[in-house]
Amino acid sequence: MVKDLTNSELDRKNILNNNLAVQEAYNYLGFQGIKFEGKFRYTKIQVAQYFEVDVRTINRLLENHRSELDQHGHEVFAGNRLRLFKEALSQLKDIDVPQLEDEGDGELVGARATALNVFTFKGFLNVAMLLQGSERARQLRASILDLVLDTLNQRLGGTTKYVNQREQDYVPSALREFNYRQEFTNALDKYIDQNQFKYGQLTDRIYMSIFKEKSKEYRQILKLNTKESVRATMYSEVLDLVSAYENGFSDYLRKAYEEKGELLRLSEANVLFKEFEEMTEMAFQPLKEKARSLMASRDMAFRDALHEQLKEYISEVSQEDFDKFLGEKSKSLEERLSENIDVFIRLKNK
DNA sequence: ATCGGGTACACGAGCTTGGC
DNA sequence: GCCAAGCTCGTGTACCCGAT
Repeated sequence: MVKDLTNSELDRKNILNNNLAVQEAYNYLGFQGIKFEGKFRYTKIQVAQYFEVDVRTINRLLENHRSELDQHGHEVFAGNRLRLFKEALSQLKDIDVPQLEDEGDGELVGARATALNVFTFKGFLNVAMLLQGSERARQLRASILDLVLDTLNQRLGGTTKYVNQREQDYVPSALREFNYRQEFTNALDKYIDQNQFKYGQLTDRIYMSIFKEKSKEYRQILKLNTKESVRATMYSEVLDLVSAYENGFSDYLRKAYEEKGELLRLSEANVLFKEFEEMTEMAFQPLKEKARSLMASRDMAFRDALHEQLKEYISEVSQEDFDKFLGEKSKSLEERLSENIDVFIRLKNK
C-alpha cells in the first residue's frame, strides 16, 4: 500500500516522530542548515527555493497547517532571538558556506526584518510532505518512505514480528505474565470440569475483552504461523493487562468453586467470566483504552498491520515510542535476557 | 483543488529628522 | 552633537480572487 503523505496527517506524524528516520534523511539529503540553538534551521526563503516553489506557497501551508508545522519545529523568530539568528547567519557568510551562497540572488534575511519564519530540518520535511505541486518535494517524499522502511529493516533485521520485545519493560512484563499464566491454568485445572476447550475459550475471552480479537484473528492480522507464540508478540502494556485478567479471574473462579463446593462446568465458567468482566469494567477501562491505542498505533507503524476492530484507537506513535523500540536504548531479546537474569531468578524463586 | 497573485493591516527595529 | 518622535522598510498574517 503506497501511502499518500500529502493527505494523511497521521502518516506524516508517524514519520516525523521517528527520530532515527529523520536523522537518516538529514544525512542522506545533505541540505545543510544553519545550526542555531542546537538545531539545523532553514529560513522560509531557503525552503521555498529548495522545492522550487513560490514563497507564497509556503505561506499558504503556514496558514492551513500551522499547528502541525509548529509542532514539528517551525517558529517565528523576533526580537533578540532574531538578532542572534542574524548574527549566526552573517558568521556563516564570513566562512563562506557555498550552500548558502548558491541559493538565490538576494540575502536570506533583510537587515530590517523584524520577524522571520524559520524551520528545523523536521519542519522542512513536514513541508515536503505537504507540497503537492513541487517535483522535488514529490521525490523527497518517495525517498523518505524508503528511508523509513530501510531504518526499520536495519534495526529489526528484516522482521517486525518481535519489535514488541525491544523495549525495556518487555522482559519483566513477560516474566510476570508467565507466572500469572501458570496460576491461571492451574485455576482452570482445579476448579473447572475436565474439558479440552476450557483453556482456549477462556483465553480468547480475555483477549476479546482487552483488544476485541480472538487468538485466531490476532494470528491472522500479525501473520503468525501456528508455532509462533501470540504472547511473544504482545507489547508490555497489553501483557500487564492480560496478567491482571488472569490473576483476577483465577481468584474469582476459586471463590465460585468454594461457594459451589464442587467442580464448575465450562458453561458456568463462561457466565462467571461475563460477570467478572462487568464487575471490572470501570476499573480496567482506562488501561484497556491505553493498551488498545498503543497496540493499534504501533502495529500500524511498525508492523504495517491493521487491527480492524481497533481502528478508532489508532493515533500517532509518539517520539518516545520510536526511541523505545528503535532508538539507542532498544535491544533485541537476547541482549535483554542477559541483562534481566537477576529479575528472572527472583521471579523463579517466588 | 492547487497555485500564484493581490490587498490590507500589524509589528518592531533602524533610519531620518528636527528641536534643543 | 544629542535625543526622541515619527517615518520607513521588511516581514508576518489573513483575507479574497482567477487561472489552470
